[in-house]
Amino acid sequence: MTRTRLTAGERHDQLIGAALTAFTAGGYAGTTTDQVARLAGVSQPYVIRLFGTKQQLFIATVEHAADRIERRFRAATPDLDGLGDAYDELLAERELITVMLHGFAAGADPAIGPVVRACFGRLYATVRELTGADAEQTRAFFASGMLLTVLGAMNVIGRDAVPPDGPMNDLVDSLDLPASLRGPEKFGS
Amino acid sequence: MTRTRLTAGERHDQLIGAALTAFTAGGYAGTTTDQVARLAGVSQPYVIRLFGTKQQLFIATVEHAADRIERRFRAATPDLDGLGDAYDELLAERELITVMLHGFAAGADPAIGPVVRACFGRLYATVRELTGADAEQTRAFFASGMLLTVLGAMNVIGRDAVPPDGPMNDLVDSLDLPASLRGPEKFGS
DNA sequence: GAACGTAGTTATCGACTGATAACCTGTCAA
DNA sequence: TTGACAGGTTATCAGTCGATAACTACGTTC
Repeated sequence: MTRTRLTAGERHDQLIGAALTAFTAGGYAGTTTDQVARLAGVSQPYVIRLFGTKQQLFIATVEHAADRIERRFRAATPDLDGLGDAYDELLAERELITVMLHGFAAGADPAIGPVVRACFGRLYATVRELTGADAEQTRAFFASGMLLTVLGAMNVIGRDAVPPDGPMNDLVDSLDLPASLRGPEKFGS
Repeated sequence: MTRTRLTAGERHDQLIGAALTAFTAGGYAGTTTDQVARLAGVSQPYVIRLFGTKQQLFIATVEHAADRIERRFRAATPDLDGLGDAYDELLAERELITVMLHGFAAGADPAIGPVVRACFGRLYATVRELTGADAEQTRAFFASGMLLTVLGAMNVIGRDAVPPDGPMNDLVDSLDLPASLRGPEKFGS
């Protein structure tokens, strides 16, 4: 049984996928290159060889996530409702959105900051280009998106959401969520 | 010259302050207990002695930040505009808001998640109680707040903000920011 | 089939980090 | 004065982590 050998390009892509999963769960500082390597089934030094440093791997992962988010926007119905639905889907899949949030949270880092600001700016420009919405409508769109993003990271919404207690129930109800973003069904009397 | 000896309670409070500064800059995983200790001028093992673990220190810091945010809300004019102004002030001071974002980002952690969800829920309840706003108005308030929070963490807005380039200019303009949240003045033609 | 480039590994390291243990020291009461 | 408690420190460690170096294996080409 020979281990499958991939080209550097294929392995690169696969590692980005593993990094996406790992960084989503642990954030930048909270994730080790060994966790990424194990997810991909390769050795830790090989991850470093292909990306140089952990920081560059994280940056590549964030940029990849932004690319895929942009593509999903471009594939959606080109108005704010259409992009809103696309964002709901991305939230349900969790990884792309959550890893972006980890990028934003690490934005004070002098190397990561410029990258995440550029990614955010690109997504902003994409939304305006696709929808033709004005600045205020787009601001409201991103505001709602950031609230959903934070609530997703906290597991207040999403597939395995913690059932909200007390006051948070009103907030979750007001979000008008699709079924894919509501937590597990509640049974009982 | 004898080094000032504080009571455990005073030292506790001072360490929370140092932790607030340190965790704001580095997030949970990206900050060491030694950084907190040095900021407070004590030894690293003493920080652990007073708080048990780094995780408990972080949790105490996030809860402290939520407390202070709640107090600022309660001291503000009791309507959404008043709390909005209070939030702008908090954003300019940066620490309380940014450390909360780091808490939210770490919300997938099984020990931290319940704490940050409870803090978020308490602030939500506080806003509704103080303003009497309905669920949709409050949702929009928190949505705008989370956008500002993320932009603050990325240094897109705030005292030492990076001047926005290209498309982000429109977004920043649409935020209707007070002078304290706009970046350094731009000179020249 | 030999040589060579590419894919990948094992071995190893220095630095760091959270945590523990043991000790020191100032202050106040009896 | 002495003792005892509360506020701190130094010493130390085991584990972790990113990164480097050196080596191995596969497959293609001539």
